[in-house]
Amino acid sequence: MPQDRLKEHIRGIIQIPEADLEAICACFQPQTVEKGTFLLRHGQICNFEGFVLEGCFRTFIIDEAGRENILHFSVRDWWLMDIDSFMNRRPSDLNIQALETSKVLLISQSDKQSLYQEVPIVEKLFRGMFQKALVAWQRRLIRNHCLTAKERYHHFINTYPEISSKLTDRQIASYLGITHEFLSKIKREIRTRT
Amino acid sequence: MPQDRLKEHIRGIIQIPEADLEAICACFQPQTVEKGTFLLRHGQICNFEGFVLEGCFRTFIIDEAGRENILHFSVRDWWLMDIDSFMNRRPSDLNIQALETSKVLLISQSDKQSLYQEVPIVEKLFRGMFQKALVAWQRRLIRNHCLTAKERYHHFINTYPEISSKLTDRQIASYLGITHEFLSKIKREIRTRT
DNA sequence: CGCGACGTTGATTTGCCTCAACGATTGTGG
DNA sequence: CCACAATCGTTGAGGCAAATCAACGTCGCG
Repeated sequence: MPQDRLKEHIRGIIQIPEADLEAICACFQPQTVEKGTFLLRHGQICNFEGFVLEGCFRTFIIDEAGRENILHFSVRDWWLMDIDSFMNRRPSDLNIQALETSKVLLISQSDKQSLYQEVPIVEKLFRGMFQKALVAWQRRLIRNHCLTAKERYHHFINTYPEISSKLTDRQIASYLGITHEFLSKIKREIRTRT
Repeated sequence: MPQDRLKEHIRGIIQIPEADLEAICACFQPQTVEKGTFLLRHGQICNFEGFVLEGCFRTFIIDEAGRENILHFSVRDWWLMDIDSFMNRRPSDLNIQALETSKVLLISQSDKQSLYQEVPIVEKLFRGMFQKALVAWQRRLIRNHCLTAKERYHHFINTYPEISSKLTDRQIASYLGITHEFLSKIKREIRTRT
């Protein structure tokens, strides 16, 4: 059952009656996404929230200089959405693209609204999720302020080895907010030092 | 009534029955905080959430080099807490200090737990708050990646003129993630250019 | 008054970027 | 299946943004 991983994920966040869990998971549609496919392009209104079953996605923004800037990656058991666009029905600044052929569970904006109304515990579920996500983003901003590029690189590959092993150096560099040339120089230094 | 601003704030987020609003606000205790006072010091467990009625606070972290790094400011109608410490009952990395004599409404951890249980709409309220906060932190990280220090400075003073006017240049620089010397040079350039 | 914090400035250094070039790898169409 | 293009990682030269360190006058406050 494709929803099983989602069930486990939710059980890890809150205690929840089986019936509610079923009702929630029934709103999510499994879908396979081919490598390179965009689930969202900037300018579109994000009409879904996704839960990744397998594979890998990147969420990025194109800045004024035309450069792609990767905000984050989403792998198995992570979420996929532009909260701002999804909740405020406004055109997104973000792009979400599959880095490999992936499987996701998708829920539409209208189904999610219904869920909020009909299954009250969903509020608690997403309250908890957003709270955790908020902490993570705060910590990341702290790291960006306090750490050098090399330290951030080490933190990333140590904290998310299974993600970073899927990525090219260019993608990692973009996520860290540095150029891929400079990342290459960081890696050389690590090599020769050790 | 000190809770009036909080009521207005909540009404701005969700539609809510007056009785629930009363029940929520009754859990918040007004308190005056003298300039310089720490509401939270790193190592302590954050035992409160606060809503600022007037005044100004800074939330900062001390990095390994011993430098103070300001994460954000909280002024009237903003919230004040270390979510991570508050929710996970773990020692905080953060410090929260009043930059001027301020008035806040405080709710204890146990009272908030009760609120979540007894007034279900509180889940929805905080789900909405965290969701908005998450968007704000994401946008800030994007700005840190895509903008130069000068652009970030302009954005800050234009977006939050009433906050920045209360702050010293050192505090603004710390928030922007630059040195105060460099901020001084940015300001000089602005002066002579215009 | 004197002290400490502040904003400013200059000289120097450093972290990181830009641009350009190269071989290696991957992927793709003929 | 191979040839070609595209993308990748690497490297070097040079430049710029921002940090560091040190010094100075100013201001508010005890």
